[in-house]
Amino acid sequence: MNSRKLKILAAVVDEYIRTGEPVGSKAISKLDNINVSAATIRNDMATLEQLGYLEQPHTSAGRIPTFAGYRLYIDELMNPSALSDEEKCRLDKMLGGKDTPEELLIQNAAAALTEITQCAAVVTNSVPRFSVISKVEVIPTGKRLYVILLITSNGSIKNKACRLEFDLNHEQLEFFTHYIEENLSGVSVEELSEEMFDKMVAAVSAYMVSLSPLVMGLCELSEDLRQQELTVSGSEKLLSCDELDKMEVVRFIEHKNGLADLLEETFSGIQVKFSSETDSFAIGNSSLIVSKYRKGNKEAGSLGIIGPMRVDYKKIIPYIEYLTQKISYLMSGDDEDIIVTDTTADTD
Amino acid sequence: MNSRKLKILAAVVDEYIRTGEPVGSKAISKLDNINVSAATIRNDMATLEQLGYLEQPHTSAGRIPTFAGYRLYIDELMNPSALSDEEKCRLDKMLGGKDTPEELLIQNAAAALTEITQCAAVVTNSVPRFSVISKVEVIPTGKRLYVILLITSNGSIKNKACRLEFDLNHEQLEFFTHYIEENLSGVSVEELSEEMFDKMVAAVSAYMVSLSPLVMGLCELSEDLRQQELTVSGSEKLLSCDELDKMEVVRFIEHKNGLADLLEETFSGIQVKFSSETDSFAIGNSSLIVSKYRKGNKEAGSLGIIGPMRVDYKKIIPYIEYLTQKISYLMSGDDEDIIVTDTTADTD
DNA sequence: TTTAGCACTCCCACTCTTTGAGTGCTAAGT
DNA sequence: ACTTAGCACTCAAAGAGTGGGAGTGCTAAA
Repeated sequence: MNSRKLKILAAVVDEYIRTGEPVGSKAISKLDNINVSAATIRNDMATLEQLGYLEQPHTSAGRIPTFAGYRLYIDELMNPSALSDEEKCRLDKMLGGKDTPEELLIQNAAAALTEITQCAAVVTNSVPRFSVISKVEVIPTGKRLYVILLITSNGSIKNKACRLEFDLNHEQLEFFTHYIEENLSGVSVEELSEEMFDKMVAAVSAYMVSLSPLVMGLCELSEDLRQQELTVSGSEKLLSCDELDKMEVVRFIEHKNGLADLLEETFSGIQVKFSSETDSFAIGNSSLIVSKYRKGNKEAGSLGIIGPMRVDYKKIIPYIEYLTQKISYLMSGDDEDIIVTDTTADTD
Repeated sequence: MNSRKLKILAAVVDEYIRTGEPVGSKAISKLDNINVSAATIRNDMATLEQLGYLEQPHTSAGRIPTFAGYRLYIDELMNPSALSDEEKCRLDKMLGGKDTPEELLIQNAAAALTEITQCAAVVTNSVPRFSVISKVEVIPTGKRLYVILLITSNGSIKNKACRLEFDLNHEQLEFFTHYIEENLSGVSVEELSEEMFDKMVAAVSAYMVSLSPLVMGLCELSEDLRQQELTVSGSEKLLSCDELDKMEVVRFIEHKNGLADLLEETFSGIQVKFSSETDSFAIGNSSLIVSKYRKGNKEAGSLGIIGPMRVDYKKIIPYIEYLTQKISYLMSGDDEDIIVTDTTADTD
């Protein structure tokens, strides 16, 4: 596996990404940085095919990269094109400045990515592992009707309405609020568990049975807190890619199956995953490129794109890297408590 | 325009809906309830074409209905097939009983519709015109950070975090809460307007300038309240319809442009709208069938499907009618205040 | 007014052919 | 030992011709 073969592999992938057509030996031989004849390239390509990096759609066609070929290309061969100052400037403009609300910042980044890459943008906020419950309130709002309010240190606010069997008097409400504050204040979101709430139900019931719906409500709210949010925007772009199955794309748009987990388990730094390498998300021949952004020194979420296997990695990866860095920078402001997530109210 | 011609039109539409192919004179003549020869039918069909109810894809093909043809069929000609007891029973099972939470009821109905019709189900809740603000709370939750809670008589709960320039002391908070309660309590959602909040900002600023973000926050929340919610589920089904443009379908799935307004402006009773008759929703050759459901004596929302023009109206319409009636029945329970909508918390 | 008969139209599916890009192999050149 | 030119071969895609069939409109008779 000499360096010329690698160079040829890189060239094939580049050309295939550029044109979308199987690339032949002749096309490669015409490239500036390749100085051997088509026949030589044919021999090398045959070797690369044997090694599993290239394949032929049919006998008399050019070669296209296999998954392994893409993988090698991305990990070793391509050299990403650095962003020009104009490009950076353009991104900065699309993104917004220090005074842009965080949520909008993320939205803008997603919009920028869809526009530039013509792929679907993916955005998540990480599960806020390290945030803790900072406030719990129970507010009477009607006969036998109470609203629970749960606020965390990272600024999530969740609410939920609960109907009780009886109305609570002042003392009872006081008791409950105190009890809950004492047991939940400062508890990290990650620690919250159903068992914990079961215990609380037991304890509270000893005082007054009909309080338990409130605890159940809290339990449900805490589940919401642990839920990750995932937004895919611009997914209509994926429909224009004829290498993707339209059916699969739409099913994905509706359900986003498994993607959240997949994003959660990525490491820091830029990541490229192929649909073939994971069964978490189900668009065949698609590729996920993401990077995490941080808020202060904590992971706050991921940003990236989903596109066909044949996306311009060389160009897109620097964009995503730049955006996540910039976002991390803009978010590492002075405030320690900022609101991002949203809440649901629900009856039962 | 004699009754035989109408009968033939109805037969053509029925056949076309059944087969999806242009239907010829011979096919019609073979039907049980038609007792004239193919030649006669040909003559009638020619007339129906001149009148604009039928058209030919090309010279030597059968006929397919035009928009006007469908319209006439739906409004006058078809006779919907009544639901059998088994079908009703099946729907009841899918829907749930009195004890099913309202939100789930609606979800189940949508799921049932997608399954039965193989089309996308559409669900909205109507703008709650007649509900009034029942409670406003301002809760301090951190340094200079306040959560506003807005609750309406129909049970919506919205919250939002606001950051102020200065912390409020007890007296100031008291003042603000009182002022707001006095001005908003009992005001109907429909009456809330930006001008109203502008006036309040002015009034409040006279007392203390830095309170205005709270009023702005309330203003934004009130906008949320007036927002209608719209859910389209099972839209992947639309991708299997080859009479619909896949591109348009996906763009619709992402944006649902205009559909909310369209649904809001429909009357009670079952409604069928063609995409050609409105520019509110942009899937060509599609058809929207909806009916409103009620809660008590107020319109509470709409339920229906979006499918290709060529859907089995005769079969589907009774389903939708039955479902909305049943939902209305199940929802007209004893409670006068029930929670349905959801809320967002946001920083700025 | 209805019907049978007939010539006509035009899509569709099928086959056959051509074209051209690309390959692998071989033999000669460096 | 590696590289290159030449050549025969393969195969998909695009085009050209063909026949069949479904359906029509028209006419003339019942």
